[in-house]
Amino acid sequence: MKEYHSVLERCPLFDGIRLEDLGAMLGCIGGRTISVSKGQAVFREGDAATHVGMVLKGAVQMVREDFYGNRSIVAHIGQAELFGESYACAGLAALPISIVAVEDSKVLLMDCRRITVSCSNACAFHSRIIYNMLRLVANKNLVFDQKIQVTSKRSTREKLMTYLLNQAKLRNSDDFTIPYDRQELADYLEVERSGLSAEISKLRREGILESEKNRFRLLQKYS
Amino acid sequence: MKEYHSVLERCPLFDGIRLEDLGAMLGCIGGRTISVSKGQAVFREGDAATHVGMVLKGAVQMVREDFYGNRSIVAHIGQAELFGESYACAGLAALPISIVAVEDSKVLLMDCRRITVSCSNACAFHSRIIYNMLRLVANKNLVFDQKIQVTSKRSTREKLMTYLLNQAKLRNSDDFTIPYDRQELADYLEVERSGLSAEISKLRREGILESEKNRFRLLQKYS
DNA sequence: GAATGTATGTTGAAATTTCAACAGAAGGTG
DNA sequence: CACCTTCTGTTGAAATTTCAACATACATTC
Repeated sequence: MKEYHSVLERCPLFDGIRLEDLGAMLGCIGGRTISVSKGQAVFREGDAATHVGMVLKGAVQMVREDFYGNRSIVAHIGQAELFGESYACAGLAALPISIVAVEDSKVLLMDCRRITVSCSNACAFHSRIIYNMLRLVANKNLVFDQKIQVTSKRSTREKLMTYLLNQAKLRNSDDFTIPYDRQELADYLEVERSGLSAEISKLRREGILESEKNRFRLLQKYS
Repeated sequence: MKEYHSVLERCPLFDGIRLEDLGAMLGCIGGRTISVSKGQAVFREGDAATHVGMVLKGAVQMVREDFYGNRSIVAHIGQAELFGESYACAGLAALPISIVAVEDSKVLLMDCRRITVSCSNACAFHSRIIYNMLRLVANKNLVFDQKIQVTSKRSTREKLMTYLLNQAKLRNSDDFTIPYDRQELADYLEVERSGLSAEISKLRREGILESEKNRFRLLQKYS
């Protein structure tokens, strides 16, 4: 666990908690660490929404799959980021999405009630943690809003550009890598992979962007 | 204001606050009531995201509009529901959406910081309010997730059915009215109005649903 | 009650996406 | 190095959506 202290420190859930208090804090919350290998699910759609996860190592995705196996990717969750918190905090009975590891990962699982309900010994950190959780859940709304912004667009081209422009803004650079391969990007944008590839080629030919694998570079502002 | 006390009581933001304390509470939070007429914006995309609104009377929509005037409806906010809370709690500088009244409405505006940051006189209600806010923001995530579920579908038919089945589940009935007319429903589903009308007719002919204006009745489970 | 405006349904053509299939590139393995 | 697998790009046909235009129903206003 100690090896991941730097990750814990970076997670906004523990903002304002002093390093030396982190141990007690974790004891109070009662977390446990698990390992998941690439492709394995941490939570499955329909599972009880009681726990919050934090990515200590690796990365996971929020995904939804329908009858026919069509995969939809809702969000990418990287190191020091949380997942499941919104559903647990909302008191939802069953998870509407699955969480799947995209690489071999380590995850810290915490019972959400022990975070959001003040503990019996009313530890001093607790109100701070609740406040931090509020910010994090609110931030997850922004992540969802991003996805809505993208999928609200009608064409593959607009979806892609909306996503790329957002990424550029987030990274504060016109040159960046994305956490998705082509199929995953298609599953995030909700379009066909083949059509997406074709559109990327077209944008390249038109001199609007350069790309190589999952690295993109936007050459002009807008459109 | 007194006339809206019953609305305030119904809003989960004030869960656990006794009726007789509501007045003090509101003073502490410092809310003010405004009237907005149909079609008018309460907040505009780009506005500072500092305030939370509650619908006392009427209804509003979260909308986003692009250069070309294509309207996208993100959510319908009815009586006793909040808006803007996620963006304010996330500490976002500018709102990424607009809030527009869909009928003549009355709205209670509150400064979000005065809700989420404990006040100097540390009023007893405050920690409860923060906890309530956490639940509400988490719940807004579910509203967003609904929208994502709908717009993740590829065809007009699937989008419509996903929306209608969700509504039926929420209302706990196969017979329900929706808060949208055809154009608004199209703007929520992110499809063409004409194509949506055609699809509804088709579903009617196939005996899958009945509809009359904004009232729908699902005749079979699934598909 | 005539005129006007709004909402909804219908339709055919144009544009776009999806689907299926294949080819080349890159990486790992025996 | 041959073999296998995975990823990406390409392409043409089929399916679907968008677009534009119009018809109808209904409510409102003068």
